[in-house]
Amino acid sequence: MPELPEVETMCRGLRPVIGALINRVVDPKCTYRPVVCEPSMRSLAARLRGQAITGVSRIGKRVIIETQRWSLVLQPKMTGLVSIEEPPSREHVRLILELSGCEPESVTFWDRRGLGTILLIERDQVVSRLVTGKLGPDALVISCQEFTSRLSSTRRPIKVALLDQKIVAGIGNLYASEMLHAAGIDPCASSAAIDSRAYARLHAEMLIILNLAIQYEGSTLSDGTYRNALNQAGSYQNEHKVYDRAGQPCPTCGTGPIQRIVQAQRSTFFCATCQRP
DNA sequence: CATATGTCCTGAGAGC
DNA sequence: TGCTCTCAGGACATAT
Repeated sequence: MPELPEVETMCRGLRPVIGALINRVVDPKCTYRPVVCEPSMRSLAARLRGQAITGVSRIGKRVIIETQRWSLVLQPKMTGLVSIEEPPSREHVRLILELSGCEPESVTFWDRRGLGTILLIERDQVVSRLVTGKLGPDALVISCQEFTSRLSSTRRPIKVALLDQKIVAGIGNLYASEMLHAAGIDPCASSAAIDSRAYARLHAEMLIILNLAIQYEGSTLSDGTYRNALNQAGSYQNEHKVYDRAGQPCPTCGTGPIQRIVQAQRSTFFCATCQRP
């Protein structure tokens, strides 16, 4: 589940390719479901060939590889990886950029479940295609005031609202549970009913947790899919207080036990003591 | 308009 | 042991 810290780690791992030239774009003809790609892989390959990579950036949970003219937008969704290292397997490779002029020989987009997408657009289309009306401010830069005002303008349970990328971009299921726990907020509380002091705590804990998770190079869950730039597991999963810890005592208050509930078809984990309604 | 639900996908793990 | 079944969730489509 690459969320903001995992996608940020992928982007940092791609830095060595900045300045490289794209010699060839390989479509591995994955035997599973064909990758969702716009435009077709054929014209994407033709457009990228010979382009120099000018930068790598992240927007929400998407990785963007920039060339002089184009932005290649890779969306890992659940099981995608963008890396200069060997992918976990041959069979789920979706796209390879063969490079020259840098140490790494290639960039690989790998995605076991194939939910990820590939999009190539003109650089100046990034905001209109990906941001306007679709993505709120990034979780790492949103001010406390805007965070509070955007969340409190909806009436859904706070955990569900945090997952809405139109409100704040970058938070996913795992970090939503963790930040609510750290702030001591009931995940079922209506986002419209939470007071500004609690929102200030939530905003502060969000920044602490996301930045720490980036330092730890993300969370690698039990399926082992997510890897950092060096093909190693991240280590933030060892710091999780509630996510995937149902039945265990709460590490903060020592009691708990951690509860698991389902909200909007997603698991939510919380401590009934620390996060009392 | 705001919010809720359904859908895609593979492989790990549970249960018999 | 080997089979079948459930579940994981990001983002978009469709329904209410």
